Amino acid sequence: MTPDYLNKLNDAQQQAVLHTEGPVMIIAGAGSGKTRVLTYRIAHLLHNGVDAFNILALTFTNKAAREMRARIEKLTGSEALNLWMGTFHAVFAKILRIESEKLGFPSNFAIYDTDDAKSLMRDILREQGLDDKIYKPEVVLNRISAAKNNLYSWQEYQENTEFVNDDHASGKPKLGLLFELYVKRCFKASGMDFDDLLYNMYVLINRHPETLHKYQHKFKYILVDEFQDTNYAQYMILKKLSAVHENICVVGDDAQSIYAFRGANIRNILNFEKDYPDLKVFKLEQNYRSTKNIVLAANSIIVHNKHQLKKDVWTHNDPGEKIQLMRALSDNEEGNMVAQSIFETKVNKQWHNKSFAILYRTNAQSRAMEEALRKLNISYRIYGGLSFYKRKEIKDLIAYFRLTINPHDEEALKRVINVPARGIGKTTIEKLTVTAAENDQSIWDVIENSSTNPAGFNNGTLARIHDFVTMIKSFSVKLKADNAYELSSHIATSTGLLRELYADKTPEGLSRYENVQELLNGVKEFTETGRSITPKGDEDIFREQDDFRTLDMFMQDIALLTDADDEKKQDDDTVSLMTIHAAKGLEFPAVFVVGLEENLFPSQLSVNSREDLEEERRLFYVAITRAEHKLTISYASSRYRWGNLVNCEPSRFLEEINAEYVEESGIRKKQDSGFVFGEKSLDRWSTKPLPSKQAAVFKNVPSHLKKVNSSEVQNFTGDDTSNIQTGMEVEHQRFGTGKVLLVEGKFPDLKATIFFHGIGQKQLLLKFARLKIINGTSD
DNA sequence: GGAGGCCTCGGAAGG
DNA sequence: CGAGGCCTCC
Repeated sequence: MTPDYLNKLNDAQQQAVLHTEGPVMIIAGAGSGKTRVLTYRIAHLLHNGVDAFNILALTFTNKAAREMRARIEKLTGSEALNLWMGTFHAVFAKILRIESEKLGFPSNFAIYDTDDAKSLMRDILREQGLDDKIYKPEVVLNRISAAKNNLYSWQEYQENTEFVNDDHASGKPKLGLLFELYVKRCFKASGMDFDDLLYNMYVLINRHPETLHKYQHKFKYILVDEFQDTNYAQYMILKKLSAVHENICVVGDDAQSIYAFRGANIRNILNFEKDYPDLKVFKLEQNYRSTKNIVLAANSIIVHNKHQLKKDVWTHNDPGEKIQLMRALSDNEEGNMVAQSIFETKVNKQWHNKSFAILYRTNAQSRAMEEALRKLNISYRIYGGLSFYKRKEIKDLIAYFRLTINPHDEEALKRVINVPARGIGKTTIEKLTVTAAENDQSIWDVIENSSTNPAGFNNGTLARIHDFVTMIKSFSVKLKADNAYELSSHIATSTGLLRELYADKTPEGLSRYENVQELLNGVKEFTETGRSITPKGDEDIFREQDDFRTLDMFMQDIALLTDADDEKKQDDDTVSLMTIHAAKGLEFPAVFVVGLEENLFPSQLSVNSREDLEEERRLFYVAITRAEHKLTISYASSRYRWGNLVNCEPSRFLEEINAEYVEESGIRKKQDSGFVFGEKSLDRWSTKPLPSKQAAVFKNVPSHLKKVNSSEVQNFTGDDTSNIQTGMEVEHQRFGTGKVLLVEGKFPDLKATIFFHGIGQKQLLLKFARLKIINGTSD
């Protein structure tokens, strides 16, 4: 007797859900219902009487956690609220706050974002007198990050001859020292960066067997989403936490591993079986998302990768249209062709803007697409821009919140000690930093004792510092007494931040003011409803806090948030523009993958190593598997890069798509173009396939006029309508037969007003309309 | 302390 | 080309 929710699963999915005990790996092909399996598996555990508090489910993004919890809630009701479900970082941060004193941190430690880390590293470099041209902060931090992700302490790093030799060879012998200083500085400020949340979690359970024991028994069932994206530290934590019950279930797709560059270790998934000999592997291979053409084309690409788990993704769906391949002469023309194709498809299929996505390898490619879409009045939205929490005004206010909670938070302090301006300038801050370093204190320690004037300031400066300290202390006093909304609005007002923004009447100033108001509204909502995305957590620790919500609770909730903008965006009818990375996990009826050119996709930085190239290929795989019905791939023969026009060659990935599933479109077919698909022609991507006339036109036309070419490259299947006349009888594939009432505009932008029998009057752009001329007689 | 000019540099991005 | 950091000048 199976519960009826299982009926919604196919055989493979059911098995993956029902096999609850022991180590399980679910290899989930693109579009195979991975999230469904995860959510049903959890629902099934709850159905079988497992306590939600004993289930730990880890994701990579807040969005994934939020969506999964919502879906489980639909299946099981409010019990879903008790799951320990969240991102690795959020869940570990929560545990680290509970156990913080074991590591010598206060429970209110700050979380440093990448900007904080960079700013701190800059300070350290300045203090050490090191040239930040040689020691680029990002490069240094990347190295430190890689070390932490592989569980090396700064001591181990300094003792590792390989690291030391590498750093010598690369001209950065001080790297080990910088690692040490950075760690100590974070500790003094009671701050952890994102990597520390993982690294310290490992240290915690590695050094404290009783703590490990506690969580091993707490988390009887562990589930991990996007397992292919885990790094070594995450893997080792999982291994330790699951060592007693071994009820660990990881879900992933090695073919969609695209984050090696930020530390993901694909070996975790490829070698999982070696660590768990009893591992039960389930493969979800039926794709529900895409047409046969798309699925099979994707398969034909990914087979070119050597390192992968064997799987055979298939679908029952219709074959659908073939994949369209478009060549453009330039990046601008590529944009025009994409925009025109969207326009045309909207008319022909009656689709909405939101059915379309344009995916690119680099953010810089969005510009040409935007311009083209604007020209055709197609509304669009770019995803992955500056997120809400990265805006200056938001970070400023949040820095005050951070400082109120943890005044030792050095980065927060430096951010706002003079915002709005209160006469505590660069010189003063520098003196404070030096004094703090000399006395092995935090800056707050120094300014809190400003009466003893350890840094030797004049009376004016001293008074201003004193006022600042008094203000922050006055906030801290209210931390437990006021609710989050009362305190946050008090801070926004009494720091003068709101006043300063309100005074700025420029459009940007207005927008900044509104953003701050929006943040305060968010605090209000949190205060009143407790809406929260991180795990509600432990019964004994969090239950009594439910009614009265304070600012530090709010901060724990949002410290790891990056996107505050989901809900309202969903309703808009806009074309989505984003990088392929950002598109992972999403799907659209129609997808355009643009810029398939050597040195762009694959990126020039990837072509020298097999590993990197394979990751690029997986990225291409991710891109095309986003499409449900219609997939278009495009490339340009030239494009602007950093202000220069450069020639481009078609991407090697294009050759790898099985020709059976592709058709060229938007390319004027010429018998002599040498443009042939399939295994037959090996030189089809030689540099000369452009017909010479077009090449000549292109060379002599200034870039802003190149769009004149775009009309030539449309590929009509209807009759030639360039001489269409009023009075002609025509046929349209959807509207049927009709009579031409009016023709306006000039070729190629002819527009006809046609009365269709039984339908009515329509205005059609002839270059898109594919009309058949039935009767050429006028009148 | 802040605005504006100069220089540099350029992949993708979750938390 | 454009963003961001730094320096200079007021």
